[in-house]
Amino acid sequence: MNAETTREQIIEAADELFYRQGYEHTSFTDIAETVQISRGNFYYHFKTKDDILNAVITLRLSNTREMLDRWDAEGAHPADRIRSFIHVLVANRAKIMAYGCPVGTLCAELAKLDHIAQTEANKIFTLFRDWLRRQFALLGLEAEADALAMHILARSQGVATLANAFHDESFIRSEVDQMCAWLEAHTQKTASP
Amino acid sequence: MNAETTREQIIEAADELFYRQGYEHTSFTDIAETVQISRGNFYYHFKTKDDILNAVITLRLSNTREMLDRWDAEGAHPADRIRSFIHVLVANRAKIMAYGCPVGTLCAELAKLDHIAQTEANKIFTLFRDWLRRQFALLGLEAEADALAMHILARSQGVATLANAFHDESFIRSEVDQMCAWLEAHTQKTASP
DNA sequence: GTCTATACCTGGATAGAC
DNA sequence: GTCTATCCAGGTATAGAC
Repeated sequence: MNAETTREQIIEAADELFYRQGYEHTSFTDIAETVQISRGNFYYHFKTKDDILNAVITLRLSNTREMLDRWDAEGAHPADRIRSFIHVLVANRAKIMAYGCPVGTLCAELAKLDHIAQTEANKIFTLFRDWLRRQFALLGLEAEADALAMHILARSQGVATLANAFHDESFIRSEVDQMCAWLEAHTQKTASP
Repeated sequence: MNAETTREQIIEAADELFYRQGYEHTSFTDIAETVQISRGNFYYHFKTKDDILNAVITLRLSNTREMLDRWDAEGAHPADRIRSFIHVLVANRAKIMAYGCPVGTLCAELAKLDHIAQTEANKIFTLFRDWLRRQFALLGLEAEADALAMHILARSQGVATLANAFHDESFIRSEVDQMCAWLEAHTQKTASP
């Protein structure tokens, strides 16, 4: 959160602005203003705007890995860890209602721009997918682990999209409860075969 | 589909381009090229770019209403109609994998731009929501009809987002099957109380 | 209704002083 | 490392001839 170097400050400001305004809609002027530097100074740190995007994606990948590691450490049971994932929707509800999911909206925008960084951005999704798959496998659901991971990932994305459109907090909570119930049902199956 | 007037041609070209490239990323030059008119001629039909966006949203609202009316007419049972909705994901899979859901991605983009047309665009979502709510109510599920409508709408959105990111057709089919099974379970409940 | 020409602005990007 | 000045492409929008 607390950036030391100017370069880090630029990346963090861009990260936040890309999330709130979108990549294309964010100008160098916008970033320069928040970091309090001149537009020209930019090009000492980054050659092009795409370079900043790449740095932002790298930051997000690393932040995501850290978060997943934390969930691994905190949750004793795989079901607890999956619940950590599901509850992010509630924890970040204010930002999600205002700007949607940072991963989903970035990937969607880059797909429309047909941007080279698409593949890199999609890796953030893959981090979640693989992590979830591992948790489901640990629950003894190896055969369907990837499908279950994609399922819960998709439901989270859908909730974020509609919460953003309708600005409805109770909808988030209701869907989160249903996802936890769904998870419970799948855990039961494992516990009593 | 077949536009007569130049104005209609512009709206239809903009509709398609906004879907494929996004609103902001689509320039007057892009639209002018596809319609084969000069950039200047534009301003005889529309005063600003926002005016074109409004016309596109109006078109989408009207097309959506037509489609919902068609589903109402074609499906004898409310469950059949809801299945029509679910199967759109399969029917439009190629475009969804390439550009995402036209409704979800537009609303997400306008939210980031903090655009005035946000409210109008969200009405497309509301059309689907209200129509789905009515179908669930007809199934005898009045009390939870809106929650069920939002649930199925969210799942569709999630599937579109991930199908777009991962370009995975089998994922679409698998989730569509699950949604139909989910619907079946809810219909069963009604049939045998 | 449609065109050409053009104004005006903002965007990303460069050059070079400090 | 940071600044100012500046370039150039592309965007929206206007004026006026046809």
